[in-house]
Amino acid sequence: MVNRSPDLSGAVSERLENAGQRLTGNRSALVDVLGEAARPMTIPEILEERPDLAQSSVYRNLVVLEQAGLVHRIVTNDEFARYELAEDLTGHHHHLICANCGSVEDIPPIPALEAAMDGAITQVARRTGFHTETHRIDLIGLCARCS
Amino acid sequence: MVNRSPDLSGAVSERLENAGQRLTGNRSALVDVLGEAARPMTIPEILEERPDLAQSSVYRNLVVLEQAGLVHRIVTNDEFARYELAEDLTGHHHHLICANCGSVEDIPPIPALEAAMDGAITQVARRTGFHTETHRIDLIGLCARCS
DNA sequence: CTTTCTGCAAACGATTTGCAGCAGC
DNA sequence: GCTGCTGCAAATCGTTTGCAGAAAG
Repeated sequence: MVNRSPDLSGAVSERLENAGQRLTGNRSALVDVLGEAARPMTIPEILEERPDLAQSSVYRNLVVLEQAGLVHRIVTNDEFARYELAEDLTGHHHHLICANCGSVEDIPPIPALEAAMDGAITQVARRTGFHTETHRIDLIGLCARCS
Repeated sequence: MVNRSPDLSGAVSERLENAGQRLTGNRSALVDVLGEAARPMTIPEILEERPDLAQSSVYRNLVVLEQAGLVHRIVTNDEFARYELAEDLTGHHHHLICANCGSVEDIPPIPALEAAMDGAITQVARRTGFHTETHRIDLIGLCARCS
């Protein structure tokens, strides 16, 4: 996500403080790496970009950042979990997941789809009592490189 | 999924054979359990229902059934993976995932949403070269019990 | 200063696998 | 009867955790 909020670092320190956590170099480094990536990253990818970080601290800090509402963890059928900045920092988006190589790319929301989704959420609430907070739309197929 | 194909067992033996695998009691037992559930099941849930099955065989056979195209594995943020019958056996559907208790329920596709999805898939292919094979729509929120 | 964070190495737990005996075909 | 499946127990590997020293406020 390149289009990050102008006040990303403000949000970071504010939400960490609200969560009773300190703002440390490791934690801003993680937010930076995730903020510059155009897709959710695995921990090996993060470590490749920032070899100075200790693996255990990355795991620990991603938990902290997730609890602070700054980072979102997503699990695919791949072996590693992936992390991205929270949607309210990067904008709502969906994922293209390659069934062959496992890569994940972000795409912006498609207006007609989002509109249909709003109607669907209302229907579901009426029919099942389920109260939707957010939704996830993934397209699964072959990326340009694999097809 | 209660509305299973009338020829479920036919599909099972045929696809196992195509995959060069034998049809065994354990494997049909798994298909039965998944076919009767209204939602994707974890391995502990499967073992609870069929305590006679060995855990390692369940893991192994779910891999075989997935490769044969009979079963689909889904991963949530929950600690266990979940398994369901392939969509062409049960019908296309989506999931309601409770952010609080982690439960997953199936819901039928919503026509307006599916129609919008078709348009979106075309747009994505044109813009990014990604060739969509299937899609996944999950609504995340609070189930009737947790809200 | 005090409290929280970090890095190392050891622990954990869901899943996978080696192997000897059993079952599909 | 061969070959592939099963069950047990041991191994694997992503992730979590305990602890002593370092850094945030």
